[in-house]
Amino acid sequence: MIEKLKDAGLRVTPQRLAIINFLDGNTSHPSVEEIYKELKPEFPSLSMATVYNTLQTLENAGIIQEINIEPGKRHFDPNPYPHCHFFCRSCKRVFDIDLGVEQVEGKRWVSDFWVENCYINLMGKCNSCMKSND
Amino acid sequence: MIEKLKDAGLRVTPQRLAIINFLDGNTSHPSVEEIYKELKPEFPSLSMATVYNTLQTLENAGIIQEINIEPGKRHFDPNPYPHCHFFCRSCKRVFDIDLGVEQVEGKRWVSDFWVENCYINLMGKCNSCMKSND
DNA sequence: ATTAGTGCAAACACTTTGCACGGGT
DNA sequence: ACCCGTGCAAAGTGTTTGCACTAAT
Repeated sequence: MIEKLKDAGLRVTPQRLAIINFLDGNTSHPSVEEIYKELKPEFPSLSMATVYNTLQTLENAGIIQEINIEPGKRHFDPNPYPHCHFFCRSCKRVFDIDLGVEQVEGKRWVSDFWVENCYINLMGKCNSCMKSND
Repeated sequence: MIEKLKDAGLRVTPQRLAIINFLDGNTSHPSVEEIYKELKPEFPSLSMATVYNTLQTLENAGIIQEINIEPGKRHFDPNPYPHCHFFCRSCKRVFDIDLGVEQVEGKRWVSDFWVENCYINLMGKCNSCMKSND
C-alpha cells in the first residue's frame, strides 16, 4: 500500500502510514470516527480533518474504497475492488457478504449512463443480533 | 396510495396527501429538501420535521422506499420494489437504471445474515453531463 | 526551497428531538 | 374526547472549509 502511495505521487507521512496500517487487512469496515478514535492515542495531534483528507486521497488514488451503506456515515474498506456489503441495522456493523455475483470492474456505458462504480448493499440483521433479539 | 395509508392505520392529513401526490408517479427521486421546497408554497406552514416524519412513516409502511445513494443525503422513490439506481456525481440526480438483473424480493437468510433489503447503486455521469463536460 | 499535508476552529449540511398546539378519527 | 400528527426551535451528528504552520520531497 505504501508503494501505491508513492506511485500515485503522494507524500508518505506518519499519519497516512498509520491510517494505511490500520486499514490494511482490516475487515471491520471502520467509519471515519472509528479510525480517528483508534489512532488518536498513538497520534495525539491527529485531527479529524486529516483523517477525512487522507481517506479521500486514498480513495481518489484507488487504494481504498468508500462504502456508503449506513445512512449519514461513511465507511471505508481497504479492498478497492467491487464486492457486496451487508449492514446490520442493529449493531451498525458492516460485513463483506458473498452473493456469488460476478461484479463487472472498470468504467463503461450502461444504456445512457457512464458508470464508474457499482455498489451492492444489503441491509438487515446479522446473526448475532438475531440470536440476541437486538 | 391513500388506501395504503388507511390500510396501515395511518391518519390521512393534508400534508401527507400533498407529499404522496407529489411522489406518486414521480421519477425524479427527490431529496427531502426538494420535496419540502416543492410543497412549501402550497403549504406555507409545512415544516421539515413533518416531511421527515412523513417520509419515515411511509417507508416504514412499505409505501415508498428510501434511496441511500448520495452520500449524506436521503432520496425517496414512490416505487417500493427493489430496482437499480444510478447517481450522477455531476448533476447529483438519481435515475432508475435497468441492468436486466432480477432482484429477489422479501426477507431471507443469506449465509449468516438476515437480509431485509437489497440495493444496487451505480455511480458515474449521466449522458447530458458527459456531453456538456460537467 | 518548494509545496503538499496537517491541525485547529469555525462553519456547514442534514437530521433528530422535545414539547405545546391543532386536527383527524 | 382521544391521541396521532404538526410545527417550531434548538440541539445533535457528521463533514467541510480557511488558514497558518509543519514537514516531506
